[in-house]
Amino acid sequence: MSDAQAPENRRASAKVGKESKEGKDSKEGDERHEAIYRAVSDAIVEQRLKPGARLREDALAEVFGISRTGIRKILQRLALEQLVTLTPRRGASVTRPTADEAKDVFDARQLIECGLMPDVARRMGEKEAAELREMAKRERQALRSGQQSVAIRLSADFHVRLAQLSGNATLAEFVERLCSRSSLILAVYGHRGHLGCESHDHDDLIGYLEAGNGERAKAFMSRHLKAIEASLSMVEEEENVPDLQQIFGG
Amino acid sequence: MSDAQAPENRRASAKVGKESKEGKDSKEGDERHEAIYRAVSDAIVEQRLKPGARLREDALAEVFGISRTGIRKILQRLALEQLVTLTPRRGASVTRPTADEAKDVFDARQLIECGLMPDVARRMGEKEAAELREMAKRERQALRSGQQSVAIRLSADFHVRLAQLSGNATLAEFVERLCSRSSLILAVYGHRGHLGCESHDHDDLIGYLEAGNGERAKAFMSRHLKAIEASLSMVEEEENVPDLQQIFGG
DNA sequence: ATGCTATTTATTGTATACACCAAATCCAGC
DNA sequence: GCTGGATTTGGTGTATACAATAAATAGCAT
Repeated sequence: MSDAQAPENRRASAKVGKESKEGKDSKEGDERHEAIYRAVSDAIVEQRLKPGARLREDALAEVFGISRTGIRKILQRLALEQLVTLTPRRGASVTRPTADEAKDVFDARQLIECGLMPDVARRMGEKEAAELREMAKRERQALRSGQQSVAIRLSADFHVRLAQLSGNATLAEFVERLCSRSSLILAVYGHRGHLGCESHDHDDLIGYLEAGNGERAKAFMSRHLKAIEASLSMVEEEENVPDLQQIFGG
Repeated sequence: MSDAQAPENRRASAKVGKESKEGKDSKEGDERHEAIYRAVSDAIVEQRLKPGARLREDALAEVFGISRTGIRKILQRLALEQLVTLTPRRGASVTRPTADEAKDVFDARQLIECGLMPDVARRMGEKEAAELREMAKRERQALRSGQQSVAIRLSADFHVRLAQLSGNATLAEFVERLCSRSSLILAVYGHRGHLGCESHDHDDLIGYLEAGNGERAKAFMSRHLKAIEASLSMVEEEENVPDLQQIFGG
């Protein structure tokens, strides 16, 4: 069964709905959707749902105890964020990023995240630094305890929080999307046991930012991202059907 | 009448559907959705649908001859792009950008579009330059013939095409979203008769790019965007109800 | 036996019906 | 006449039923 049903459903009470006609629907329904969205999104980012995995509407609907209507909404959102691919009459599946897409994503991060560093440095305070250090710490812990997928997500969270501190909500949202996709890319192309982000890096970065040294932070972020990208092994494991040509085509 | 109903509706045949039961549904349905999406999106960008305008699902469903289901899908997509605002039990309305959002958007454009210029300059060829000049020309024509809303959209198209020429699809998509929102911002905060983008600017920019002078183009784009932003009158015409506090509160 | 076609099946696409909530309206009471 | 609450109404949220299509399978002919 590989990795089905969410191992750590802190939220997402799982299959209520059906016969819970008495007490309304517990949550306001809207929050429930958000929770489900997050559950699926996290599962993808943490590679519990692997690239290429089919996401059947019925199945999801049953697991989460809502009807297909709500599931479709969530799948569409995920599709717009390019975490899932929606093929016309074939349904949804977890996106398998191509090498080109990976390059685009990291180039974009290079441009945006680095460009944001001066702003972040300017708005960095005690509280923010403390929060970031806490995040970096949790990330390190996850890594040490062998929970690589969780660490990947925490690392993404760190980068997103950083972007949010720039004060530009729009760019922060872009970074959020880029980080999600990066997690997917790491999950596919990353070497096992070698997480892209060394959490030590993150601590160093906080230092520069706390010192208000935006330029230094920018340069560091640039190297940091380059290091992540360089750690990837960009071999497109084409499991389609081109083997014959390659093997016999001679 | 300003400029109502699409002056050049190349696509979006408008209200077929209903009695077209004979030949299947003409288009593959998927393309139809895309067409409707574009029709609404364009209408918003061209200010035929003004900020604050309510978008009732029934009404849209009837106009386009599909059911609410399809409309909802489209509205959600527009909401994710922040062109429409979806309030929980109140339905959809065209987003009224705040001053803060406007600042974020233009800061983001400053960072991304300027950062893209060197890449664009590097990949600029004869054909691309010719295409861009053609676009600039059409924009100028629209402006001269008084079709300001159309000109706004064409201007956005120009910036988007430029970003696409960078070769980074992800960043190009971001620019697309930023340009849509910019059009909305211009529609709200722009002075009538003074379009943000002087089309002459665009021609100059093409020149620098064609000469392969990325840095020059970058600096020019920066000034260009600053000029647009500066041309806005950022008065939030608050038509809410806070007058009482302000007037008597002292 | 193999290749082609027809049927079946599994799954998505779409519409519609119903439930539910919020606002507008109307009526009663002060 | 104005305020407060109950009722009506308009519109969204959700589920379910049905239609359509592509893949899988079985059957038939060569």
